[in-house]
Amino acid sequence: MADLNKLLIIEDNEEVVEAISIALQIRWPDIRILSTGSGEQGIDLIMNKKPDIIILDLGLIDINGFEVLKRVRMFSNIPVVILTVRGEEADIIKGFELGADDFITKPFKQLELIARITAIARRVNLIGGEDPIVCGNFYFDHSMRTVKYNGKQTTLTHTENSILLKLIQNKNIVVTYDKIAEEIWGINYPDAADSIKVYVRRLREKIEPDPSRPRFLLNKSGLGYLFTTRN
Amino acid sequence: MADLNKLLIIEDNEEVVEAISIALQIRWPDIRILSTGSGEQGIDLIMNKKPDIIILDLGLIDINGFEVLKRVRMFSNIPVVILTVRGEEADIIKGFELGADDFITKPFKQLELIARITAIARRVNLIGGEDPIVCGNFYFDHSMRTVKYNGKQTTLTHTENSILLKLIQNKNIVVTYDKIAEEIWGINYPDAADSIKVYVRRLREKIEPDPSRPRFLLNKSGLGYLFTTRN
DNA sequence: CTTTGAGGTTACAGAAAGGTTACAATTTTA
DNA sequence: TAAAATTGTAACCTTTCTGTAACCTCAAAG
Repeated sequence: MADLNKLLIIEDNEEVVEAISIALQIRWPDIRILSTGSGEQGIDLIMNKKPDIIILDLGLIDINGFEVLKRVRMFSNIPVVILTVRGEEADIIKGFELGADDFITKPFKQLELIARITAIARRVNLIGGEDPIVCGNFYFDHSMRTVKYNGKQTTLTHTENSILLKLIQNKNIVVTYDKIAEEIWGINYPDAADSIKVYVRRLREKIEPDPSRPRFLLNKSGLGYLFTTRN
Repeated sequence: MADLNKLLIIEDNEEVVEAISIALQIRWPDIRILSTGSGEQGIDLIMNKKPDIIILDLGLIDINGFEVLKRVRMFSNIPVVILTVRGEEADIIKGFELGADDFITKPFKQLELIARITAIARRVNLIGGEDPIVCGNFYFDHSMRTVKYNGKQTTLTHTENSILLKLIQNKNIVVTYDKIAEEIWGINYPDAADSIKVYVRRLREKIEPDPSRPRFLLNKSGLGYLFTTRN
């Protein structure tokens, strides 16, 4: 994915949601913000809407925020930023142990919030602006979602783009279905391989001279795919 | 995907360096810690020693910490955690903008430090994943299901992989048919030896220079197989 | 010497995994 | 809000993997 698109706020205080939304829209005017005050509903939204980043308040009405995080981490690696009034060491440690990516203490500073979200988005490759990758005769500009091969330029869809980025970043190494699934959905999708093979076909049609006799996007049975230019 | 091995602390206060080192060694007993009080020397160390993670104090003697970060980011994406006495918003924002990965405010809590470093290491895949096994001229990556011998890399099937893993783990020792069967099927398969010999043949074709005159995968009649590089 | 048994070797059928295409549902764009 | 693009599933085909069986080779036992 080339940019931060969708963000989920799990927080029951409307004012806080409002404040966060406004802060984020300063930096990402096109961002879509989902929000809910319920942990259960939050988990549903994560599964169905696949946000890029989650902001999670610890004090929810229905379930404890830690519980939400724990359950989310059973199926997903989407970055989670915890929002808390108490800045207590024990909480912070517990949060990190459960797989949180960062902590923000209320009351938070708008600019700090943006800075921390930006840092996470950068880590997870959600932010573009990087140099195009040159690999053999391929010019792959992942922030532009384009590949050029032998003068022929193609535009990729979001999903194709993230798969190809992951594969090119791991040139000559097999990337497992799990890793690819994580890249596409941020979560461990059921029957991921079934969908992935379709996307790989689509990619092959865009970048392979003969899609049915692939030279660059190769499969390793039972494992995953690799990108190579060694032929 | 190894483990957190090498960490660089750029900080001029010896006591702080000491405190951090001790905290880290609790969690990673084998960690190697480099440290320097000079920003210039820090940059040198980063270039030459390639640490996995960098902890950077903002108040250095020679150059400003931000300046160090800026220069590091011109050639490297190694995670940088900033250490600062002032928890001022402006600093935090500037730090993240320059590409910092996290902030820790002095005086810091040991456990929080560990938790934050762990979180970063997890993101960067420094944690988890197994190392490839090096054995003679063989590089066997069990999670990748590949063996490299004299530069030639082969992919193994699931079954071949589990057999070879078992044999290499018991290098120079005969592994009985029973043990191998248990590795493949989890149970004591009927007529296991009949199938195993076929798999061994397939393995030999993949890793032996002359599969019919095996040097590495040897049989002990009536017992089982062994893997050896002593020849 | 023959016999016997264990391992080596090859071929093959069924199972599992990947390739290919079409399509309905959803999301994005205009 | 209608049109276009994208997504994910399902169905079907092709390739790869698995385990068995048949046959071969060699060495130790009778």
